[in-house]
Amino acid sequence: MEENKNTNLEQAILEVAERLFLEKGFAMTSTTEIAKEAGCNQGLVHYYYRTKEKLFEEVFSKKAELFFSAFMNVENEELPFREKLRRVIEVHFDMLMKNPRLPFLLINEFTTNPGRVLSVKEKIKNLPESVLAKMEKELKEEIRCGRIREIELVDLMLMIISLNGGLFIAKPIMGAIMGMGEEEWERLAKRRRDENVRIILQAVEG
Amino acid sequence: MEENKNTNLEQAILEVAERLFLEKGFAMTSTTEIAKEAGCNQGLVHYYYRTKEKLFEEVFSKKAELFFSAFMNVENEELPFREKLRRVIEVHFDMLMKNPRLPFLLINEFTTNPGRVLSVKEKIKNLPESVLAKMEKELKEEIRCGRIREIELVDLMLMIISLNGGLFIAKPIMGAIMGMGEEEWERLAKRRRDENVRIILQAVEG
DNA sequence: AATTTATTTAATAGAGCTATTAAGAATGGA
DNA sequence: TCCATTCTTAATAGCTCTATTAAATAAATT
Repeated sequence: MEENKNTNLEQAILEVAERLFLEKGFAMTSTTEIAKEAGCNQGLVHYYYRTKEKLFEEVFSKKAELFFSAFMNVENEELPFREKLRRVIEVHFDMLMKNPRLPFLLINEFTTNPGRVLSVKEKIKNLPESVLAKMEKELKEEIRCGRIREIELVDLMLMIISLNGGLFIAKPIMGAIMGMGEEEWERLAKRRRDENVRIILQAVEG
Repeated sequence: MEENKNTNLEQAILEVAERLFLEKGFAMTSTTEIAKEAGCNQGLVHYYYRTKEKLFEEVFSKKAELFFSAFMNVENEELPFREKLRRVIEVHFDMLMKNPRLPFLLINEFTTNPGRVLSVKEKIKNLPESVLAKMEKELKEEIRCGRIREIELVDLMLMIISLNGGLFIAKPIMGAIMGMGEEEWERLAKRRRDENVRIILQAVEG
């Protein structure tokens, strides 16, 4: 119902699309619905974005970039490894707090249609690659100095993403099965932020 | 292409439906496609299962039960808590190895349509509730005796599900972004099974 | 064999969806 | 003011999908 600021329908369409794609995924969102919620004719969606696919990629690449940039930002800070790791986990977690549906979007679209995200990969691949390379170097160095135990970068990343993402992914499931309400989930989330840091730091210890 | 054993089309439809729902989710699977792959007329899908919704629930409830039964089986064994916990994690992991798409199915459908799974919840709710109650009691007892640190059952469960499930959820993402192949993933999975046990046991330590 | 019942197909109604097109309204510059 | 460009709508072609129905075929029963 929330209307756009400057009656710029192009922007309004994008915003509605973003919300709906995040809520229900690509397949279950129609351009008809997007238009209706944006308060314009359905044809206009195609006028501005040509195809539903292109509109989706607009949203998706932005979100995918957001997801990976969480790892990027901390890389610039000059901190000892363990502190940097803590910050990565926290920044990643906080980003998910602000974008709780992001994990769902990524999972859903990468799983059902890896092909669709190939173009997105092009856009963001230099991002993760450079970051990963840097992280890998630092990780190796820490291991070499015996400050942390032998661990692969992919294992470390997977731990962070699984623990952080799992909380948000499981939210609807816990809601449906255990009847967990919003407030209860919020309390859980508050706990998990620190716990995830603790668990991962503990796990990389020698 | 694999044909059904006794040319029982009802069964064949169910099996194809299971495979396709797991592969692509509810929304992206059509009864037309199911029929084609089962080698029968599209109307027959509706003859046996009436609606796509009902067919889906048939598949879904079976899979959801499988997911939760992984926690159930171990409960019967008479083991010290830490050993039991290890077994729960391992059994859960092994079950996912045999049903790698299961997490995706659960996430996708609970997230996009919590309403649809309400009927499923009815069927399986006594299952998790009794198991959870028992686990909760044991957990509390361990904490009381100071053998493990203070931790909520939901936190423990979330850790297990996140770490175990994350590996399978992230598979397509790692495939698409880092170009991770099947063999490499298998090696990763082998590592993660033990690692997840180690991490969680370490995390519940005092 | 005759008849009832179960399975399977073909055809189609009815709906919704994407994408295009042509026409109308608004806007801004000359 | 007039014209060109941009924005917006209405209409619709062409799909595909779900679900139903009637007719055909196969199986089972008497």
